[in-house]
Amino acid sequence: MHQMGHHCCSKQKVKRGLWSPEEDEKLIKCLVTHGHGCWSSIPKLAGLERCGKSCRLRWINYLRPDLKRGSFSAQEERIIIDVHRILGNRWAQIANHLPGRTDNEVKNFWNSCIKKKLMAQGLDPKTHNLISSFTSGSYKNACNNTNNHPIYLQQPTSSIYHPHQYHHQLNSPQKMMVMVRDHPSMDTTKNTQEIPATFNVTSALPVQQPRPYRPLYDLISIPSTNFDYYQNNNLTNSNIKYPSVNSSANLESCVSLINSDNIGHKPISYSSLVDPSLDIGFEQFSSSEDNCIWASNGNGESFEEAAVEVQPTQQLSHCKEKDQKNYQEQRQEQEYVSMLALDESPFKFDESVEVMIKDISTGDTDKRDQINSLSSFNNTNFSNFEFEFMDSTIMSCGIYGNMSSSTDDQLIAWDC
DNA sequence: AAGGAGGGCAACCGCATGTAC
DNA sequence: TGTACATGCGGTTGCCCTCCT
Repeated sequence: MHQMGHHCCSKQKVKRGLWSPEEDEKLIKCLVTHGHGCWSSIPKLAGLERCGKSCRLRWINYLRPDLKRGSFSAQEERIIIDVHRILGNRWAQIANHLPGRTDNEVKNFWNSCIKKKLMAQGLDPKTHNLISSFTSGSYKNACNNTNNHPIYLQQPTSSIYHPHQYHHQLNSPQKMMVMVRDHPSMDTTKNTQEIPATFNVTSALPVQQPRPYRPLYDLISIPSTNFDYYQNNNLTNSNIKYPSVNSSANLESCVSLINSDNIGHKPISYSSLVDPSLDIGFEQFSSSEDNCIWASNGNGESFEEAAVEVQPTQQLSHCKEKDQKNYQEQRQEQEYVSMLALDESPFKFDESVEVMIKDISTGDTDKRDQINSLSSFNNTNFSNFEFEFMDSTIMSCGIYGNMSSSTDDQLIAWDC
């Protein structure tokens, strides 16, 4: 055991290495009595020959009463992979998605376990892309995939925000298997889900690192019975599905239009919530009819953005000054990313991306070419997309399930 | 039984950022 | 505005345990 001094607290005589039960007890007593307003004063208060930093670490990673401990569940593992794909090695942020888990724990689990699993699947754990030596196969092979390996046919080298909408008329039950080319983490165990007859396929994960923020996007799914109505009214492509840069007016007008369309469905209520102290917010369109209509930005980080954007004055007035500043800064960056995606995309695409839809009830399959719905992409070459389904983004095994239980019954979970 | 290898995990280190003065 | 100190984060280290030979 080291007994030498510490660079950050050389004035003190500090102990290092593993903590003894006696030390733990002293620290707990001290923190229960005094709280941890100032970590540097804790060692003295607790009678410990440790530096404040060491005390903080011990408390956060081990002694805190709300820690879960124990091995990670499959669901937690899925969450870590999903969030890591978006955020990279931001362990603290990843841990925020896992109540009772610490950044250190998540990091250790990643390094000791998940990383190896991904590599065994031929995926680069840093980028979640397919390692080139594994890039092979055919569409036929993908459709016949019966193991748990990811389905992909082509290595995604880059991707950027772009929404696509597929309108697929189905007879009930609307249970479909969806396969997407180029999705590096698609897994046959998670391909089956209930999805609306009309759904959006999005690509929103730039592969480039670092990714300070995910591009914003907002999506609304409309039941097939109403699809023609919205399409005829030019809502689907121009007013409903859009990047969120100018989303507030569109979202509001969308609610208004839907409620006044007189085609028989129940009125849609709009709700928004933002909780800056938790750094979580969400926006939601809801209907009393399940899966009738719902909206989401499709990723957790931009929920609060959308909520703030809809009613900026009202929402921001509830925020502390600091939070307002943070939101505004984030918004600026996110808008910048969105603008890059729309107007100054540095990426090249070709038209090789396809989506396979399989109706499980009938076994029918249907291969769809992408539909370009943004005029700014009209002359762009599409390729190398990393596709992601809106449903999986939101609710893939509950990544964002802790945001609001009220959204759960609106959203559709994977069979996992 | 001994000891070497490897994995898991707790803890440390250094840097970046925040805050108080 | 600049400085010093505190805090938080991610990368890394090294100890301990288990398994294998």
